[in-house]
Amino acid sequence: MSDKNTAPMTDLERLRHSTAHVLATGILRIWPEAQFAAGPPVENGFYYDLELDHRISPEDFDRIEAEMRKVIQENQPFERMPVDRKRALDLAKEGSLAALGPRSVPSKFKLDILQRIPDDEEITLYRNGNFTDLCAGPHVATTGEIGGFKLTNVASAYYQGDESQPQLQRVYGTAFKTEQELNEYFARLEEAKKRDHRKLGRELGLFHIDEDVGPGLALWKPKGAVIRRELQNFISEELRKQGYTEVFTPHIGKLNLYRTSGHYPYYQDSQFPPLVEPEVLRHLADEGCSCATLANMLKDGSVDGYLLKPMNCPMHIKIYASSPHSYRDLPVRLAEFGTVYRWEQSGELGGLTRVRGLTQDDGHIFCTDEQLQEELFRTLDVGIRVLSTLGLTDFRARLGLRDPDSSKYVGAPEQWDKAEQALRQAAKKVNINWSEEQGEAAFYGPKIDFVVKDVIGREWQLGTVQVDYNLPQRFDLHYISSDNSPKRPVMIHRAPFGSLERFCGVLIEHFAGSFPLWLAPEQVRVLPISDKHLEYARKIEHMLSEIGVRATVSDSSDKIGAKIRLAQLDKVPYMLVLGAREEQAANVAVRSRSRGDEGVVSALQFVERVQREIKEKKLE
RNA sequence: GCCGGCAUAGCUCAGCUGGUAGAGCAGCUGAUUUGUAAUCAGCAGGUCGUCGGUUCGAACCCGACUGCCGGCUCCA
Repeated sequence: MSDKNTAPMTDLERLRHSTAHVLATGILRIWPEAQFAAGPPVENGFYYDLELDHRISPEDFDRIEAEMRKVIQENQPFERMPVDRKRALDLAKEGSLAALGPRSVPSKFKLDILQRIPDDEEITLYRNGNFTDLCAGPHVATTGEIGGFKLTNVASAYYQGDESQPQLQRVYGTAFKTEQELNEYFARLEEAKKRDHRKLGRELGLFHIDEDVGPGLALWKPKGAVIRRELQNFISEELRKQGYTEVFTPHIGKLNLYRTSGHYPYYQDSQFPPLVEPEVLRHLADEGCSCATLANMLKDGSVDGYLLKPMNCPMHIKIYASSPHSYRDLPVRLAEFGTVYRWEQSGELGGLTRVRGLTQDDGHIFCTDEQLQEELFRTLDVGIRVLSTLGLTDFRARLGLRDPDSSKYVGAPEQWDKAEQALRQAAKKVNINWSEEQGEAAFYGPKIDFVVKDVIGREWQLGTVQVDYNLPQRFDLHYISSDNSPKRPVMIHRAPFGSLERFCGVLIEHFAGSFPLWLAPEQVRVLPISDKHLEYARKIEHMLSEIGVRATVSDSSDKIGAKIRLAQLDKVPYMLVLGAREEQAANVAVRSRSRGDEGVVSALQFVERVQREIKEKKLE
């Protein structure tokens, strides 16, 4: 493994890493020619990458696991063996590393890894039974310590994570100290799957992705649209308080605009192809222009076209630039729920968390160097307030810095230093924990991202705050300073939710579909015991609707138990059971989705309560 | 985009070694008028993802495509 900043392994990681060795041992007993690369522990288990002509499929797992069980029963001790470089190289060359013994071909990946180990570093081998592997360790004492394990899936991965390197098979598995813990893990996994936003999205009728519309292009159904609208209203209100002004911009813009910004052609691969004007297209067709020629003409600018916008910022910049600005006007804060389109790779699409058309709660701040610090602070502050209102506290902040030895960035190093420092200061001031990661910056500046995990443990970037010294320069933006000279403003890109699609996807899983009252598509369902009380039920429904509460009446001929069941399955926060007793006294019998029967109150009391809870954005 | 897996009714799934499809729920109709998670009965619903091939015959075997799922890579 090339990972240098190796934190000490936890006991569980050590166990899993050892299980990876057992996996390799098992595979070699079946396919002695297998060539192994890296086999580390990962979040929920371990994997081992290998090259093998035989395509390992889940059907092979039984066989492999059976061999692994034997290795565990043999209770083989793990033996640590420091060796000198020469010895290790010899073993690799004779094929003995990650092998059960010498083979006719070298252990090529191990040989390669060996050659990457710095001279001053100790080289160790680990042996269990007759399996020897190049490995820094550590390991458990014996294979017998592995109480429960299971292979989970097989996937492919490039050697060293590099697309130009050979593609390997990656066998994933997990392991625990006991069989019981293993079973609990899978039970938890099953539970988590029930919260999958793709499943809930369908069950609750929130959104739909249709093959004929296109992959990664989400359709928001009425109930999902309610949630999105509420979120938009919420964020709009927060932004208004922060002095933002809202703007609207179109979905397409000239290619030239994005040439100026640098988005085209830098990120051409992740954009929908440009649109060309009909006359131009016809003209070129008459000349027998090929697609390749057209593509080149678009690239070099001899033909212009339109781009489905991959970013809102150039248009916001044009709004800023459309009128002169004095230092007295700054900061200028423009916000828009802007829909952008990106050509995500087909294999990466999924549900709402990775789409090709997404609406950002975008905003751009144009300010002076002196204002930068304060603006960053305020921006981070809003982001955190938004997340905590929703009870989303399980996120981490990531300060994305530039990769010092990469040429993909634009702008001067001094500006980058300044921007990175400003972000650090702002993060300190809002008092969040953050981790700094090199190479995670945008191409135009450093940023802070809010990152959360989904039900299966995958991390997704939500909100983001980015400093940009680059675009103001590319678009030659300025303001008139107090000494009457033109100065360059600094830009901040910010989107506390990131995209509404991804954010809603994460929220669906966060709430497991049980949205807090203020967000719930249906807030109250009125359930008459029989249709003798339908009229009263409708009266209550009207009373609620009048004040903007989303309420419906369950007017089927189902028994009350069935009506309740359906409302529970639809995850409606409040149910009002209405029969003769309630009707006579103008009361309602309140049932909460999460707390069950809450007893009888007057209709008026309930209305006030619901109104208050919505206003407070109360969480359960 | 790459590797692997999957694709049967709106949903969840069944369909033995090839003999042109079944259930539950949802839906519709009728009956029932009910007190805190499923009232009963009847009806309707599928060119088995698409296209091609093998075969007397394909949901089932083969191929291509599309989409989905899990990884990888990428991510302004």
